Amino acid sequence: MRSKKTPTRRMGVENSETRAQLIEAAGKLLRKEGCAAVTARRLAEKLGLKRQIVHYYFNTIEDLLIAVIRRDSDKVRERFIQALDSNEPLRVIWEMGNNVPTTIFEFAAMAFRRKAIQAEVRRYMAEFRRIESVALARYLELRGIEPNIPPVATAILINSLAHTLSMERALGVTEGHSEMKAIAEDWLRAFAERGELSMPPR
Amino acid sequence: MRSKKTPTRRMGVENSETRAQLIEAAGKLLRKEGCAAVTARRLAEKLGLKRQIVHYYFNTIEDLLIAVIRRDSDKVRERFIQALDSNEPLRVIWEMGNNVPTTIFEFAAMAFRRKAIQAEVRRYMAEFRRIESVALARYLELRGIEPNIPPVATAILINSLAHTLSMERALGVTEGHSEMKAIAEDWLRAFAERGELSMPPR
DNA sequence: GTCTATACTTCGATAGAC
DNA sequence: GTCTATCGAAGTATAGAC
Repeated sequence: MRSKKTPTRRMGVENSETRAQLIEAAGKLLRKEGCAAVTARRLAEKLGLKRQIVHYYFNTIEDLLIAVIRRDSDKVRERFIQALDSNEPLRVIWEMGNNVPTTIFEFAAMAFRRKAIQAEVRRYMAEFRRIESVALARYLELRGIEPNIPPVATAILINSLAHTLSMERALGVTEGHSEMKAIAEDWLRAFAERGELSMPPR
Repeated sequence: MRSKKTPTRRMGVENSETRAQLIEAAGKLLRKEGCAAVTARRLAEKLGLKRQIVHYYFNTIEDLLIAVIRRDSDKVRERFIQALDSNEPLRVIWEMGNNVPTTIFEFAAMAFRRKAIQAEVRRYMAEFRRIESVALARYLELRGIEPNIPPVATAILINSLAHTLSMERALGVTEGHSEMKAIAEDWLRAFAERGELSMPPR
């Protein structure tokens, strides 16, 4: 962690090939071994360069992590927007949420303490929520359906469950998952058919 | 991270006062500054001792973290079990989940990579789920109510939402929270009155 | 653009004295 | 039970040569 604002050091250009490779390598390392594994040494090693090269392209390691967050999020957003243009957008949200890499939870945890990272994470989380809400609202509108709960709440609900199940599965906790999934499946069906979420009858 | 099994080093007894103080201090530091701040130096400093004392009581820092997880979880479980003996157990779950410290998300993130920590986290998560399910089931049974969804799913659903809102709030993301909370409030009411969760009518 | 060289900090951990 | 002493590894970061 640093406090100085602008070091007098030289720095590489945005569109450098090596810079891109560093971001790429950092992303891989992150997914495979977690945030703690992302160090200048290990990254440079992957590219066959010396570790000082990392500081030539990024003032701090945190800056590099932020670059990774941006690249990954931008990529996912593209795929996501395309996938949401579906006749079952809620299922798309559910399925993508059920298959998030554990990396996003690590980023969230880091974001509690590091405000630069927090700003990035917050921005993307808010953006994804908006994208989902709009997609669901559009789906309903095109079909002239009035939902029983607001699209934004539907987005939160489904995402929350999907992420929770993802995380728990990664930790080896699965108690009640099948019961919960059965209910979620009902919701997905009901939403696709009638645009509403409904609880099973007694 | 270590691989050796048992160092030849001496070690302090379980019921030592200093040991307890170390766990106590580690917990505080953890809540205030996060996992990365928990180092032998900073802990010993808090007790006015030298840093080597930490290794006298704990083989590794990870062992210390595990001790903290155990102590905190045991404490929370006590309070939790008492609180669940309520005429609105689901509300208790909701409210405690809405006020978890960010520490638990940091532990979960750590648990993805460190299997000793994962074992602890998994054990406690599973235990809490069981406690909640049983409390809800008991509540229903005492009132002769047949629920429309299984207690374990109710526990997952409410916890998942509560934790998600907690985490997002900590990160500064609150889009849709009020809408989601309104629905959750409906559920809590319906569960207390009729033992069922129901979606609002169109 | 990448290197060598270097400074400095912090960390976990161990051995052995008191 | 706590200390001194020490190791070694890893980390971030900077300056300046090539």
